[in-house]
Amino acid sequence: MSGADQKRALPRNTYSKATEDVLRDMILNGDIEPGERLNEVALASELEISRGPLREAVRRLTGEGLLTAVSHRGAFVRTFSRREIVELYELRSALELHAVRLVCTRASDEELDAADAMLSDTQSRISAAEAPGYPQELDFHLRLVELTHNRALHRAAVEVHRQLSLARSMSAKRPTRARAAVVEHSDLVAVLRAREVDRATALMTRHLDHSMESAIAALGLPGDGEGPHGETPIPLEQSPS
Amino acid sequence: MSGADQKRALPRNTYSKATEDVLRDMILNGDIEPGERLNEVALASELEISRGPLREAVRRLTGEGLLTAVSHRGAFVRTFSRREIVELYELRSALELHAVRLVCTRASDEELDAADAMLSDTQSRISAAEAPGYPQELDFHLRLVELTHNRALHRAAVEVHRQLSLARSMSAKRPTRARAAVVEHSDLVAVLRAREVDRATALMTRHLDHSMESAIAALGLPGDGEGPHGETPIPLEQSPS
DNA sequence: GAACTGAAAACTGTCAACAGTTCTCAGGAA
DNA sequence: TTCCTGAGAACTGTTGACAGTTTTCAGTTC
Repeated sequence: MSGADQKRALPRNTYSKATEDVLRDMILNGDIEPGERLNEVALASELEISRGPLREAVRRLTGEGLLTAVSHRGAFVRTFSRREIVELYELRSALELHAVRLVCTRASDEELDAADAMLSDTQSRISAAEAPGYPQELDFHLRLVELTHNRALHRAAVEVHRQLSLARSMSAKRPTRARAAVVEHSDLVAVLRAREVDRATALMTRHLDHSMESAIAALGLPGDGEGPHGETPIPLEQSPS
Repeated sequence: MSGADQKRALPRNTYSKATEDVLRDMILNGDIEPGERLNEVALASELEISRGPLREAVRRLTGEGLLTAVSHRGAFVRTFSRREIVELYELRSALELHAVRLVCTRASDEELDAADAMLSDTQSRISAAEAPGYPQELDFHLRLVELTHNRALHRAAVEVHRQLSLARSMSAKRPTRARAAVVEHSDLVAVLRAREVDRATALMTRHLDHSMESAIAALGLPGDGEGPHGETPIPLEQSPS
């Protein structure tokens, strides 16, 4: 047979997998706030499934660093100390700087042209609306990592970006570096196009430093979070007011 | 009270969490072979638990890249194509090269001395027995990443190392680069001690290249695995003979 | 009023049974 | 023999109930 397995191509979605995606969206959308506890029975009935598949999804998202589980107390939407955010940015640097090096020697001219085109498209949309601003920022970086054609690297980058996205949702005021960021992206693509590795990594380093400073500044509240090598505090729900 | 929460410090282990650790060990030890399917009812009864906690553990290990789950067919111990191994090594390079840069500017002299001491200890043990050989290799690299005091980076490195460890267990013949590796580690520590960043990253790059070549060579079988951007094959169990 | 006590409520961890899908393999047709 | 067929077996996905832990809070004592 030629068009062999039509059925196999569309695997019947299981509740467990679907719930995982829904939950992730809810967390990243802010439908559940950082620090908040997930009530299994309430959530399960809201999603109209039983607790089994829900718990499996929770376990998976815990592994992704979006939730933190505490024995016999439940799963909490993860919160980030200032230090943890710095750590995540360092991890992001590790991934994206290496991506820059790989892309510089590996991506085709056409691919880089496409990236450039995407950028100017984004730029025009930002000049016009300004509204969303940041999603594109992350999008560009993930697109860049995709150009390495390394799926393991890409998956790792996606995970870090998701965590940073969640961390960002803890900020009261949103950092509006969108316009500046696009310019920096543009410069980067130009240098990549010229295959100047050292200059490209230098640009990326500075760009990520800016991004981190902006994120940390927007965070404000938790001071330094903890000592230089302190322990992460238990993510208890903080319900002030 | 001074020694406040004794109970809280030792969280009653849940079957789910314990199973996760046991299963991971079983996979990395080779008790379950790469490509093999995990039979939920059989495994659950063997571990003397019910399928619920087992399934949660499986979901978690799937997230760690040690298992691959297929809808309605079960979870399989992951197998790696040649390309996936190369990708993992690139990811490992990203993490460890950045770790080298951070350690160079951040680790104390004392910490680096300790790393050096550990090395010569390992060296003597290898000269004496030669037997285990590789675990130390990975240990050193993880120890190095620990010196960054970046937990996110460390966690990512651990995950990659576990996957590579599993991939290595697919090899018929084991690569015996142990002695050569220790020498390269020694050189690296010396350069780190001298805070020569560029030379350190160069050494690490070469070292990882050697390690990858050795791993790929030991693998042998699956040729190139797949085309340049091909799809990962379904991890069906390959029961020859 | 502030701090302790303990029983009830709420919730997570675990289990056993049911439902739907995939796999196996004997039986039959070409 | 080789290829199909389909009924039964085996297995995964899901559910609802039970068990043990944590939290809550009214009642009590200082």
